[in-house]
Amino acid sequence: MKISEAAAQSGLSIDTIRFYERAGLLPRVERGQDGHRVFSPRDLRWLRMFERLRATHMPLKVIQTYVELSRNPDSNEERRAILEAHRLELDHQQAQINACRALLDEKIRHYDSLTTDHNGRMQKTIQRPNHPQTADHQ
Amino acid sequence: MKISEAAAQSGLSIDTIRFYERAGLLPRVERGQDGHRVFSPRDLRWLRMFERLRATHMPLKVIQTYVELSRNPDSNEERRAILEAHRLELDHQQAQINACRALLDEKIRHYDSLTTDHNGRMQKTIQRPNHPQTADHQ
DNA sequence: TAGAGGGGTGGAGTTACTCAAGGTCAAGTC
DNA sequence: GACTTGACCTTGAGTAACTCCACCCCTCTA
Repeated sequence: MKISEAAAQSGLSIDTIRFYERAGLLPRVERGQDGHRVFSPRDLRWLRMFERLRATHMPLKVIQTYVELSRNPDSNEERRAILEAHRLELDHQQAQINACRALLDEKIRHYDSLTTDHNGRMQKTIQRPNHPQTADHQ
Repeated sequence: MKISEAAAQSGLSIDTIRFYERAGLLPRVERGQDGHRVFSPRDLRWLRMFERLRATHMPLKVIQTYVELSRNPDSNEERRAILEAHRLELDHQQAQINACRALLDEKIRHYDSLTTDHNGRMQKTIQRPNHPQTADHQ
C-alpha cells in the first residue's frame, strides 16, 4: 500500500504520515525498490490509531511512548494506564465542549432576540435603542 | 484588576493574556501609572469568552475577526454566523471524542482480558502464549 | 538596605504540522 | 525516442499558539 492510499484510509495527510515516520512513531516502514514507502496493514492500523488519538490531542510524545512500550510484551499495565489517562482527558474535553456550547447557545439566542420579534417574525432592525446591556454585547 | 487576577478569573495564563493583547484581541487595555495593565470587567468578560472559544480550538484569527466585528453594531449577522459555525465545529469535536472513546474502551477491555480470568479474578500473567492476534496488539 | 514578589519587555524555544523547491522515476503520448 | 505528467522522494522554511527565559523596574517588608 502506497502513501496516498494510507493517507486516504487513515484520514491523515501524506505530509503528516511522513512527519510521523520521521518522528519515529512508525518505525521501519518498508520501501519498494523505487524508494517509495510501502505500508503494511499493521502500519495502517497504527496510522488509524494515531489519527484518533491526535484528533483528541494526545501529545505525540505520549503516543511515541505507547508505541515503544508496545514493543515490550510486559508493558500491558503501562499501556493501559496511558489509555485510561487519555479517557479521563476525553471527559475533560467533553466538559469544555459543553461549556462552550452553553456560551454559544446563549449568545446566538441573544442575536436572535435582536432580529426577531416575539411572534417569531423577522424584523429589520433599523433603529437600535442605545441599551447599555446589548449595545456592547460581545 | 491586575493581570494575576485576570488570569485567575479567566482560566488563562498571564503569558497568554499578554500574548492575546499583543495579538490585538484585547485592544487598549488600560495601564496604571506604574505601567501595569489594569483590566476592566469588560476585559475580563472578553478573556473568559476567549478561554472558552480557545479551549474548543477556535483559531485566534476568527476570534480576532469576531472582536473587530463587535465594534460595528451592524455586524450581528456576521457574528452570529461565526458562532454558529463554531457550534457545528463542536459537533465535529464531539464525534471525534466519541470515536476515540470507542477505541479506548475497546483497547482497555482487551488489556483487561489479558490479566483477568473469566471469573473476574486477577491472574499473574507469567506465561504468555504466542497468540498472533494478541501478541502484537497495539 | 537587602531581598522577595509582582509586574514589564523582547526574544528564543516548542509542538505539530504544513508548504514549497527541487529531484527521481515509471507510464503514457506524439 | 523525446516529452510530459503524476506520484513519490528529501530538505528546509514557515505557521499557530503558546511558553519560557533573561533581564529590568518598583514596592514592600524584615
